[in-house]
Amino acid sequence: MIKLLADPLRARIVQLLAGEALCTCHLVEETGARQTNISNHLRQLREAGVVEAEPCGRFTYYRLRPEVLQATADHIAGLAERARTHSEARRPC
Amino acid sequence: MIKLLADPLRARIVQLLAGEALCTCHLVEETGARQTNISNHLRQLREAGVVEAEPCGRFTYYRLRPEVLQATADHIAGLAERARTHSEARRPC
DNA sequence: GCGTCTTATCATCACCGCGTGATATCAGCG
DNA sequence: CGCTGATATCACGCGGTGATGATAAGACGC
Repeated sequence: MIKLLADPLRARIVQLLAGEALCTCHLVEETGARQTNISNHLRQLREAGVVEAEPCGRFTYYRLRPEVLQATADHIAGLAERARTHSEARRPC
Repeated sequence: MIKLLADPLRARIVQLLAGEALCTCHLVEETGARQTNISNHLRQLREAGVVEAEPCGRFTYYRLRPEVLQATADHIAGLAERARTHSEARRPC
């Protein structure tokens, strides 16, 4: 999941989808990337369950799944929390 | 920052440092990676401000900076939150 | 059915980043 | 001061991955 967010274009897509559901052509307009490029990234996001596709006529709307994002946010926050509580701990050499 | 966490070895290092402050030799033992490899990753983490180095004799202790982790966790959580509140929004084609 | 528009899939290429080896630096110790 | 051990730096090779082009698959209107 973090690997998916690590790519700039995918991060942009996720950011755009956080605001509203969009179809592929919107994402192509907004990002300026080629359609095939967007489509490839959407597939990865889809297979990872980060977004879900809703076919609508000849368009395909994509919406974000907040749970997956929230889960990774919680994971990272958990690391920060552990670091805070163990800030004094140090293993001797 | 997310790019840093995207690498498996770096993620492992961050995870280990979340529990306690460690020096390079500890990380080498725990991860099984070569020293030069660990050191290269530590540099990236250091330059990004994710960890801070504390020289201690001929050893170098590394500790995690919780703020940076917390900030990225908040950022991702913010995206999830926005997605939740705008789950009904949809831009027409 | 035909043309057009939107989207998806696949193969290919180029490039970036990780791992590694060689080497330098520095601290401690005799 | 020389030696050893811990760490850092640099250059290089190779593999994974993102971008692209060509193409296929549907959906809509005529």
